[in-house]
Amino acid sequence: MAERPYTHVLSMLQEAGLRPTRQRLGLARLLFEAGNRHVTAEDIYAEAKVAGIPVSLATIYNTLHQFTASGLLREVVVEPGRAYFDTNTSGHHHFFFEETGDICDIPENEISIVRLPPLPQGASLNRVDVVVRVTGGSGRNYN
Amino acid sequence: MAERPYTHVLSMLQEAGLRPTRQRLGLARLLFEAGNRHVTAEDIYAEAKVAGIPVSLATIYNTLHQFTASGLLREVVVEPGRAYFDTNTSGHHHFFFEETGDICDIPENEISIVRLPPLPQGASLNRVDVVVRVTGGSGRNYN
DNA sequence: GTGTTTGCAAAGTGTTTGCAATTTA
DNA sequence: TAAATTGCAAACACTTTGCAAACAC
Repeated sequence: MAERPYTHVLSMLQEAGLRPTRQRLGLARLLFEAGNRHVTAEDIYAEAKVAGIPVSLATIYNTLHQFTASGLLREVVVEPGRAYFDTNTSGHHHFFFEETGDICDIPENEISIVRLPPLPQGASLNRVDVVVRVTGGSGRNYN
Repeated sequence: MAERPYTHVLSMLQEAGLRPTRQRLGLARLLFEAGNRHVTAEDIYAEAKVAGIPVSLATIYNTLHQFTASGLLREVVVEPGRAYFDTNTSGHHHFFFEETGDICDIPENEISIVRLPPLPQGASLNRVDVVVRVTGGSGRNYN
């Protein structure tokens, strides 16, 4: 759970070629200074309000997508109609708690996929997502 | 690819405890009489129109969910904002062609997951979904 | 007949877009 | 100052809902 100081967040943006605007810096701090997170746009919108970061929902969406395009975030799809963004961009998988909507990480080495099928011709592998769907429990008492 | 005659579709509905209305029968035939399919609500809405089955989009959604609740269909989530329904309800996984939006089945025995992580306390396993995301190619020349 | 199912149109949710005003370098 | 970024409000895609009419048993 590396805590990232302000300066690190700043250089993350610079390295990604994104101007460090007030909004982007504020959102990056919320996202990256607190360990691995799985958030929706509404989640950080609410957090930004509380934190006093002046930002609109449209900018939240823009920013999340820019961060994703830059490899700072990764999009996780577990439910139709809701996009989650994961601050952990390295290879790993997820538990999804169907009742609470919580998501939590499964380290890559805790699951191993043996024997991937041959890819369809002309296709190149992008990534393999594994979602372990569970009922009961919650992300609270895990990770 | 078992072709299912009209009578089979009828008994599927009866066994599921669903009244075999004109709409449900028509949709069931479109869905189940042509082998494994991955469709969106709009997909079968369009097909129903062509096939001359009088049905509204609201009923399509109702029906897809009733079929899913009865175990006749399975919902597959690969993109936020779009729900796919899979006529193959047995254990298997999917290729997802990110550009075309095509989905196709990967038989369960072509992928094996070794060593699932311990479930969070209080949680019970619902199912494990594996999505192999690829770029290039399409569902056309596969399966 | 009675309860179920349908369909319309309206509402809902989550997300994207156009464009003028603002901010950054 | 020039180019990038923001924010509003409107538009969007997809899905759900309320309720009266139609249907199945």
